Amino acid sequence: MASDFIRQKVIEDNRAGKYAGRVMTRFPPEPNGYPHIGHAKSICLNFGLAADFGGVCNLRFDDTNPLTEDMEYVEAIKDAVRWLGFDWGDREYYASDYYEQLYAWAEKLVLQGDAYVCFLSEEQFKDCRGTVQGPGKPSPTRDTSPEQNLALLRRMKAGEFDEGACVLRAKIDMASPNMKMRDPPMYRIKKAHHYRRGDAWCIYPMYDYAHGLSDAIEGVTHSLCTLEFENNRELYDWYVQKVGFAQPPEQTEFARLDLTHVIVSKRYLRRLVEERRVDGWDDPRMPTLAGLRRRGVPAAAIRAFVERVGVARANSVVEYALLEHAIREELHKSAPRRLVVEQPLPVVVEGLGPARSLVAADLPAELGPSEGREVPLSEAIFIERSDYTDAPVPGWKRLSPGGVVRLRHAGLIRCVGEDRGPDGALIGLRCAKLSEGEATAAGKGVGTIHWVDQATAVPCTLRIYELLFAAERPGTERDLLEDLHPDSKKVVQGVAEASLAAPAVGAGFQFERLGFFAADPDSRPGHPVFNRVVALKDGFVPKAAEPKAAPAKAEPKRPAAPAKAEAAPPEVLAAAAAWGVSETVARALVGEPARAAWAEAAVAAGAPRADAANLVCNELARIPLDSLAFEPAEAGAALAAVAAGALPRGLLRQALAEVERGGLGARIEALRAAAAAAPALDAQIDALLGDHPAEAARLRAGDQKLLGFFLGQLKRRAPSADPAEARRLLQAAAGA
RNA sequence: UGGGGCGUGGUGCAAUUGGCAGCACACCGGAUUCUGACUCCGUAGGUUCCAGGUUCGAGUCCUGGCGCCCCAACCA
Repeated sequence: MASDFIRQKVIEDNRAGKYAGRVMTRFPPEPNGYPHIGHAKSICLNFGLAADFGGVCNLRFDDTNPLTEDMEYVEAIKDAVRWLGFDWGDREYYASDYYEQLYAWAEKLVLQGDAYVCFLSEEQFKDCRGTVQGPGKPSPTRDTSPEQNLALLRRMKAGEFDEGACVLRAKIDMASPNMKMRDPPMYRIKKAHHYRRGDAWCIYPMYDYAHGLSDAIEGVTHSLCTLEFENNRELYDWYVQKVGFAQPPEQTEFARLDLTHVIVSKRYLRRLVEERRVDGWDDPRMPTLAGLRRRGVPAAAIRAFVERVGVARANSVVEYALLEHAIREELHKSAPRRLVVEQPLPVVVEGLGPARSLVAADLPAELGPSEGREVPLSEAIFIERSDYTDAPVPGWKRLSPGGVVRLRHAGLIRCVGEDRGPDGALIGLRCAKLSEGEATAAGKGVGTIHWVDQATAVPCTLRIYELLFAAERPGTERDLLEDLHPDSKKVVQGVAEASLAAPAVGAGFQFERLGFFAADPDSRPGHPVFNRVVALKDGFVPKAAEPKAAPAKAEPKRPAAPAKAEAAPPEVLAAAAAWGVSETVARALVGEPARAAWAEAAVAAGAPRADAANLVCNELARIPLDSLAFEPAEAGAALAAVAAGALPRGLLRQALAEVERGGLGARIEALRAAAAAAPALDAQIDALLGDHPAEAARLRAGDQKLLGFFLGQLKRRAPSADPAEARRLLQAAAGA
């Protein structure tokens, strides 16, 4: 199972008994566009996580905006989820089915005094909201009575107001530092036709109001969304709390998927389609799941890709090469191998004998047995134009004048002549099959090329796709359209071996030495059309080529350290001297007199000044002093004991960590007793080494790094042990 | 009166919660090969954003900086 911070959280929730171990997620798209590779991450996460924990994942359409949504998108989304291999059973839900319930709760909030109808114009609304720097102003109707607002809300719902005349607002806090909490709108008037609810409604809930409550209605436990909704979480919680759910769902955010060379913004995708820069939403160059699918990318590759990307909270951009790798890896295992020539060059091979068929395996032997297919062969064949040159570079392993090459599955040939047209252009080659003797002599090291029999060749269209955008981050340095790759789609007429006359649409193949291809729906019997999914990696680096310039050393990405901070104020310097501590600690002491007082109290109980100050400003820095479970005097006495050598420092640290389970003094005594009862240190070391035989062997072999590991393990077993003594004994044991 | 997040080789993520900084991709070598693919070995690449502090020991804890992202749609 994949492990990420979200799954870890689910495990913790389950351990704590939250939701009684139940796990329910949901994939909540708004049906206003075609789903893309970014959605695939969310789909795989939500469905995958539910499956990992024996739960379920709902498919819910968050359709709260009648202006942008359409059934076409609903279907596209369902197709994509199914194609990716996930099943939502009968749990296909729509926020628009919850409109009645959501409205009823809106009346409830109004009656509770938690919502009101506001008649501010959009412009005024904006003015009143304030800025990130300063608070907003209340709406004039903010403090009107619940009864008044209920009547107004009902009139809103009845269509008595024009669009934009008023909105229902949650009454929260116009001064909240979180802008989302400044009385956000819950409902707005839109006298528009809804693709599912028709004209039944003229007020529509906002995302924040509808989303969390929809989750709650369904019994969702873990509501996963992308990072930009972090600020919305507070509002999410507010709504489910005000409506009164006992065990509300909990929102967790993760980083959305971003890919180099790819743009997924709905706006830009739409532009590409509308301006006919691509051939529709399912153009194989599009990052839509429909496009990826048509291109021939297997769903399993997408899943593997998403898995490798992982789930975290840091914004990041994944290299496109990782997607390509996942695609190749998947197709390599399953795609039958075929012989296809992109740019045919006629060749006559003397001595090849009469026309016949040979049987070739579909897959390399190491991938297991395969059925194989018949490949016709005669003296007249096509080879790839680019597999011949009359000026070979060093390292060239293909055909050249007088050169020898292997025809895939069909033996060795030598080039004996060129045929050129009146203009001098190459129009064909003459070759001769090598005799058995010559062939063994020519032996190893000859290159292998692909070919197709002329008499039985199937004409085919090959669509060679490249990146839609050549730029790594399209649209960042110039207009997006200027970053379009001018040659992202090349159409060539090639020839395929006979077995490819009528491939199943969508079937994936490897055309040997060219790449992975898939049959496009545009195929017709006798004339297939293939999309190149991805090229094979090309390891050929001509020896004569300039040695590649060393990749430019990346600019040091960290700025130089800022100029040294100015000298500390005199009172800090004084405190540092008085306490014998660093300026950092002194600053804390000066800034928070209560801590200084606490430290003084510990000193009064015998603690060395520096130790007392360091303790209260480091180990204890995050804990409010009044919530400390022990007195400064208690800590001071302990520090004094440590200073006098009567108490191991490690034991004190341990006691501090466990102090919740008893007073400090009690903890110390308990740990002391445990330490006294524990076996001698060298015996513990023996036991420890025995428990980790592999690491122990490496330690004995002289791997000094393992010392830290064992020291750590030892400290866990014997917290009071003197570190120096432990290290000495451990080293002795290792040497033994 | 701003708030919420995030910083680990080129990229994406890990690090048993204070104890060996690792994995994958990319890159570069080499071996193998009837696909210049695949496979297999290997090299290189790190001031864990910076500066301090605590500790025997810090990617992890503390203090202070710096940088980047998100939030002021009646979009989601």
